[in-house]
Amino acid sequence: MTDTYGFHSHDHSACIADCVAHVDQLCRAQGLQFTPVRRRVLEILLEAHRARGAYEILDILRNEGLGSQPPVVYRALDFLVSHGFVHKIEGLNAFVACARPGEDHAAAFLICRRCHAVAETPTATGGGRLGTTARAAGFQIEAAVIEATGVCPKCQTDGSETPPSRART
Amino acid sequence: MTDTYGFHSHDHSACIADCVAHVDQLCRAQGLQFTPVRRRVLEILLEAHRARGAYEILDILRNEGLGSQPPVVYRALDFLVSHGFVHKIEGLNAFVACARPGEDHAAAFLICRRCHAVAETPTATGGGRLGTTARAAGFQIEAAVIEATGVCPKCQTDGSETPPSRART
DNA sequence: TGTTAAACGTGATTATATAACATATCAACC
DNA sequence: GGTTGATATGTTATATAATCACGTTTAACA
Repeated sequence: MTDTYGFHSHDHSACIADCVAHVDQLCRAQGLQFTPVRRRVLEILLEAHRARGAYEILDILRNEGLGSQPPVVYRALDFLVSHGFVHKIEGLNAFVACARPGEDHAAAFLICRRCHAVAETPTATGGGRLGTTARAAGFQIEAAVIEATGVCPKCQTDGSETPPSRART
Repeated sequence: MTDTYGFHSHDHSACIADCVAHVDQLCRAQGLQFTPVRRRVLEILLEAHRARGAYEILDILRNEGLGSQPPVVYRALDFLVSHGFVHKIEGLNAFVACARPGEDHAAAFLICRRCHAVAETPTATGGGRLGTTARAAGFQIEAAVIEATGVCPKCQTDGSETPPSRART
């Protein structure tokens, strides 16, 4: 099975298993409980390799008997996000599996507005222009959201072009 | 009256009037209707110099008899955002008046998580590392959201420190 | 002044997220 | 083994954010 990952086609049936196993290991090492719901939510996000909303994930959990109420999925997402296994895409109110779980990192995202595919790329923290501005203003940066919206290569070729939605910023 | 603007104290009773007049001019020049609701929403955002939610704005409009239903404020915000007079802060689902209305620009934001003060700063478009990554991936960036969260100088001094909320990204 | 497009008023609904509280599970310790 | 405390889950209800649909009003302009 292939799907988009960072906009490049690749076989990722193994990539899901690898990533889940990796997170499993990290949780053991840190004494965190990688429970069935948390594991399944991570899998669901890895399967898609795109941003999915909490209620979309909840629908899947519900069909599988793993929980049917919003707090179930929000708690699992909260766990996964707070430990760096999943990122929240603020511009979509949606979530995506982290490409580098465990590596403490700041990430930027390229988000396709047509298919919601998400590519994650590392980014500098504080070294850039924004960091300089912040220091000059006496502002202490704790976290940053960097999300670029556009059209991924696949959707550019797919035709039936839709106009850009109005810029957000 | 003084308030925070870019985290610096300054008199801004004039700054509100100036900005509204400036936007008024821009609308005339572009044949846009700067209606009472739209004008008032912009003023409300300028008065605060911080991010405010749509329903917070709506409460004020309601008290003034300018509209009581969500679509009223969302339509006004949609107009203001789409013409670059207001920015949406995705991380807060809230809105802030633009510091440079009319100048077509990409902006980054420093957002205080305690008082929701927002400083806007210009940012490079496409020239940086993210732009390079995007080009290499064949991704066409149309818009970018750059939001740094932290504590502003005022709140740092104000004591009663609250711990950082979990990182979002 | 008649025509048309844009903006507004309003009620309902959808989407996203959290509060509050009861129950269950698990590990540490006695 | 039983108790205890911490963490996770189940469930109901509700809060918050945003949009839809449709009819009316207003503004621009021929």
